[in-house]
Amino acid sequence: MPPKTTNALLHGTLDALILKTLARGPRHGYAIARFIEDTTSEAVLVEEGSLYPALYRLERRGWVDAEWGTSELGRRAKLYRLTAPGRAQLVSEMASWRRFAAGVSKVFAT
Amino acid sequence: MPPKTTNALLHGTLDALILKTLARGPRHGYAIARFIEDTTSEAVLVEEGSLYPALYRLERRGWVDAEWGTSELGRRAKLYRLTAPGRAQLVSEMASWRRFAAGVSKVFAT
DNA sequence: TCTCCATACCAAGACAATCTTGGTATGGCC
DNA sequence: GGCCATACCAAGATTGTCTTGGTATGGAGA
Repeated sequence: MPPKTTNALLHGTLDALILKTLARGPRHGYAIARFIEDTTSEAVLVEEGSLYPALYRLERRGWVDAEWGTSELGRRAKLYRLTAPGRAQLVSEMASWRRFAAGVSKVFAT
Repeated sequence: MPPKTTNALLHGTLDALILKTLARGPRHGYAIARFIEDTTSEAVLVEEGSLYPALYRLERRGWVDAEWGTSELGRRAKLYRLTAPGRAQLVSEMASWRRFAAGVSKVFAT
């Protein structure tokens, strides 16, 4: 496992990463973090202290909703589901990110 | 000009953008901001309240050094220059960013 | 049985970096 | 004379992540 380095880059992209993960179907918080870290080969680390506040934020804004259920392993878990406004927000945030990332690439390419 | 929207995405990338801009040669703060906004077609906006604190930070860490001079237009301006440690830092930060951005792209592609 | 680890969640405060607001000053253009 | 772009700066607000520490359960292995 690579060393855990503080990741300032995550700022502003975590919400979109979570929403995109939920676009594949409902998931509980812990599984969302695992999915993001797995699919990025640990290039994006999701600390629990960032994850849960982000989930509350998304719920408060109506982009996801949550209900208690059980995980695949039979444990108590809070399942998050993407809402329609959440899907719209995801589209918007992905567009912003791509635009921003393209800009950064342009500067880096000079 | 597109509307100025708060850009949380900038977090953690501004330093690298500045260092990369200075890798082309010494420049004063205002010109650095202009260069980044121009080359990104305003996709990356550099507010002065972010720019100058970032420059002080970079100087404090020894990644750039500064001296007073005059701008192309003959005005008083503080010229920033990339140092050797700054160049190493730039290489490192660009690598981190690319790794992170590749991860985000993977999640967005699912 | 006892211990350990992975799973699953949460709270509170620390921290870092950007943004907002407002200010100084100069030179060129109309 | 007035306005705008140029060029810099300070201070506090804001936002979001991280650190630390805590609760609880179930399965695996000694």
